Amino acid sequence: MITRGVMHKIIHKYKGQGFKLTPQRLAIIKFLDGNTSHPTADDIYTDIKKTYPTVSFATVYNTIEALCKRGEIAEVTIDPVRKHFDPDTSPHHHIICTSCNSIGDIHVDYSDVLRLPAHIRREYSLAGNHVDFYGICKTCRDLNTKA
Amino acid sequence: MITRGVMHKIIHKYKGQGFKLTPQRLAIIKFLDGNTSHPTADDIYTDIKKTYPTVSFATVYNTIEALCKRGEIAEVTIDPVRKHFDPDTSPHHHIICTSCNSIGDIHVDYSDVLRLPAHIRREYSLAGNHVDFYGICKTCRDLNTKA
DNA sequence: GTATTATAATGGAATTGTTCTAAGATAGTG
DNA sequence: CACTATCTTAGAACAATTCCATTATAATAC
Repeated sequence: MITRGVMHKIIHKYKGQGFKLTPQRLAIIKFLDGNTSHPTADDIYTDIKKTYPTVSFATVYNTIEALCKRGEIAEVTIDPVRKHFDPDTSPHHHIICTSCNSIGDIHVDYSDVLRLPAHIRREYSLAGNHVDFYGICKTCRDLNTKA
Repeated sequence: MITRGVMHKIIHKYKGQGFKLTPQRLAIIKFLDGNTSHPTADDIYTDIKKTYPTVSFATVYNTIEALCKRGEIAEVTIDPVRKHFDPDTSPHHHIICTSCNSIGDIHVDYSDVLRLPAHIRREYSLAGNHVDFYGICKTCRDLNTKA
């Protein structure tokens, strides 16, 4: 359920910023807003197609690129097969179920404990970090128990 | 310089294990042995082609796959464009220069300090972790200073 | 409101990284 | 030294993504 409040918030955010708010873009932004499923371009395309059957992949990729450039969404490089996108751009980490490939968010700041060896600190100026955790989610464990 | 010792070590490791040691495979294994550059399939292909000009990409991919299955090398999912491979299969982490995309190794075990929130520990059975550090390497910083 | 214009949407072609396939070649075995 | 399972090869196929030219349209100015 998209409330009028969410729509207003979105429209206000993109108004008069040299960002043309087309219906397709609005639908993509709505789909991504608050979405924690880390969708792929295809996931977005499939969803938008329900409302705009003639939407093209090019539009999805163009919009994703525009949103990435504006810092509204982030690219998640976890899946070796496709890119995932995350509307949560606050620094956080991910846990991947190695069985179903679903991705969960970990909102913990590990910067203080992730100390680097001196020779690395000498060689690199550090800009950030990202932790991938690997595990099996409850759903997949339960499926295995039954089978 | 590949010493006779290294060759013997490699041949011994793969002998009589249902793993056919062809000259192409030997060249790929030699190229990967001790290689910390995290090469892509194309990097491997380009190098092997110098010795075996008719080598095909299929051979490179087949060999990579065989080595991955045997646990001799690991796939590194950091670069959104291509897969990288790492003959160092001990648990370790990586630092990526966001300017030149070169990848360095971080041999530190952070397992103890990477504590997960209770609700995540409840949901997932943890299998492992991997940290990506982002930064700018010395070479790239020096280039920028000069320019 | 209407005209203007810069920007977006579209379908399809192109590109890139990777996988598959079928035929011929060869390492390892007996 | 012959046999056979496995490998190598070239090229086709494939999937994700990018590019391109044309048409459409949101935002702006009138």
